Amino acid sequence: MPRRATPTKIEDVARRAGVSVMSVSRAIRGVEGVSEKTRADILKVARQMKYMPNSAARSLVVSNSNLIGISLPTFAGEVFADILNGMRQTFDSAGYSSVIDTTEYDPDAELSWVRRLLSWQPAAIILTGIDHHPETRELLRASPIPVLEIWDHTDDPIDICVGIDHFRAGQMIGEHAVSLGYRRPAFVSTPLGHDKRADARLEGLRSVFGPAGGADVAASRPSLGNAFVTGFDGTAKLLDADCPDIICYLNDHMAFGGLMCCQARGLSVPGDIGIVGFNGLDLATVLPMKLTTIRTQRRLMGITGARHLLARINGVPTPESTVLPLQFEAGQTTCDQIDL
Amino acid sequence: MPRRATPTKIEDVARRAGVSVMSVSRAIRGVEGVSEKTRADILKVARQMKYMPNSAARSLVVSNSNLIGISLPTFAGEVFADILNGMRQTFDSAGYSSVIDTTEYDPDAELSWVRRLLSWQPAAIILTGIDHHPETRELLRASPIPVLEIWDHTDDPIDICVGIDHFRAGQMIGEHAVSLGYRRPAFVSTPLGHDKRADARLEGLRSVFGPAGGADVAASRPSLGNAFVTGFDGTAKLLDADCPDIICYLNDHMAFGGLMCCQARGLSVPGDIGIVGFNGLDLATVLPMKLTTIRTQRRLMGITGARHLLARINGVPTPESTVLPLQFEAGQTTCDQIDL
DNA sequence: CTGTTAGCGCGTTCAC
DNA sequence: GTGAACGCGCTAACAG
Repeated sequence: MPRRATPTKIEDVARRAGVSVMSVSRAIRGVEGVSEKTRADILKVARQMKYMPNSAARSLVVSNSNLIGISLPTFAGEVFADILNGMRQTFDSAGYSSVIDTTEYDPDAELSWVRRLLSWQPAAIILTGIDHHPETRELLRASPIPVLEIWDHTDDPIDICVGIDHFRAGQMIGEHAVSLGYRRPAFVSTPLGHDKRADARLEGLRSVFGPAGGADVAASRPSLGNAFVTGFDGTAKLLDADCPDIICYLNDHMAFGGLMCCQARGLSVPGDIGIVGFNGLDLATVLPMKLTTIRTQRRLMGITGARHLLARINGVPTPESTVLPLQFEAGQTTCDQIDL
Repeated sequence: MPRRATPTKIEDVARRAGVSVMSVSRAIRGVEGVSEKTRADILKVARQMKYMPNSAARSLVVSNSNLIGISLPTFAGEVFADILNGMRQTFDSAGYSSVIDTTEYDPDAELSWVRRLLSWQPAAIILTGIDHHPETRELLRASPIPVLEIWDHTDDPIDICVGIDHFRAGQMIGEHAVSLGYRRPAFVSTPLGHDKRADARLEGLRSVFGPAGGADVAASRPSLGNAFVTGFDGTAKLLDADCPDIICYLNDHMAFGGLMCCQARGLSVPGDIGIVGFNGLDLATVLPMKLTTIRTQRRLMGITGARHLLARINGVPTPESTVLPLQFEAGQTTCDQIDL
């Protein structure tokens, strides 16, 4: 007794159209080897019978699928949603489906997802960042499946990568701050080691302030949770202790929370304190005060990554490592420190 | 000549372990029919050889996969990201992988995605809302695959649904507004027909103001794009024309844009004008003024939906239609109109 | 241009 | 408790 109504298969179509199974297969896939007339007849019958090829069967034969795996840290916060959007649009129109995972920044979770995905023989795999479980790298390096690492960059990717230079981003912020005369920088982020990209930006910031400003960068690393609240709380903690003159944030959301904190305490921005975000999110467009930030081209990054990967899938030569430019945007939350 | 290195298959493991293919199959799947000792031996060998079952082959035999399809309108704006997060967490720990789609509110796009997905014989399919292409309903009704419709509700779902009552949400806002003495309501949304849930909320609002307030609800429907900007622009248009005393928004993001617009024009909120959002997003938590809104339990909705669906997959009886409660949150952006 | 043969890797069935 | 057949639906390779 069959558990479910069997859908029409290629054999049913062939019988009804009075041709062989292979002709149907060829007609459906649009490959050569069928006369235009038979092809038209077959397609008509197939449509009538609502025939839908079984992807598992096809995948089994060709050792390959039209599935593309995408692993993201999280959906929260627009950033990865933007990247994902760019990629999905590109893959979708190329006929691929996206199998998506969120790791919550846990390399073990990423690894076990990669294992499961591999069992589907996906056309490609996309991972966020360049820091993975050693076994993930090993597994993927050994497999012939194209791999894209996105959002960060390295000279030694698993396969190919498209991203930005986070260390450089930190430097750019630092240079801006130094040139305006800021001396007591601080950074509000998540716990160290949680987000390697954020850590890299902090390092970039430190590389500037170390030699130039002579001051270390105070870092506040509140626990996880809502970015707005985290920014607010992290700022409160810094203001209580270190008395910085400029605070840089993991992202614009946190910066906004920080801005609210400063306002709540009656501090004037940028008079008393400078605020710098990261990403150039839409949120900033309606704020009464333009946020100093670095705009990352997330959607473009997604599209670029997807295109390179498609090329890679089709055997077209592709650059191994692509670094997208950063756009520094000086806003109204930082200004010259004339009180020196 | 094989195109790619063949991964180890079940036969390889069987040979190496000195048993039959079937024993390996049973051992791996954890079903009865193997002695504990042989099972242990087999699992050890399998691990050594890094054996990973081929999902396509398995799927072909059992006419079924561990893939779950999830269709969302968009990733933008936290709302669907929250729902998705709740669902993914639940499915993931149950061993399912998520194939995700974004339709951008286009029923045709949804349909063609459903078609593609069906070719993978997924364990279940999740669609957002209850308005679909007729053929989508037909296709899914005819198939034995469990279907969950989420975020909205109806007495006649394709299979099962979990959501909220959007019409009622509009009513709640209307009742609040009327009780505070507001008379000239307005609604800022997206173009009519674009988002059926938003339309339903507007209808709910109208159902209150029609009889009680005697005034119709002015509606501003700017074109699509960034929600903050849309809220800002839609508000500007309303203020220029209709002179409302309370403006309700599609969501909190738009409400925030509207709030900024009012502030930019020197209007006092809630003195001159009331502002009401929708969803109860995290954004609101750091605003200097608590936003009047309706909190939707999006993550809970995702988890609930996923649980019901898993029950459905496993043949456990499940409620057909589940409506989650709404939490009205009176904030500081609406108050009594004492100037009547 | 068309059809036939022979699997793809695994799970069900039914022997032993 | 274990193993040998067979078939899931489809396509590559070859024949005609």
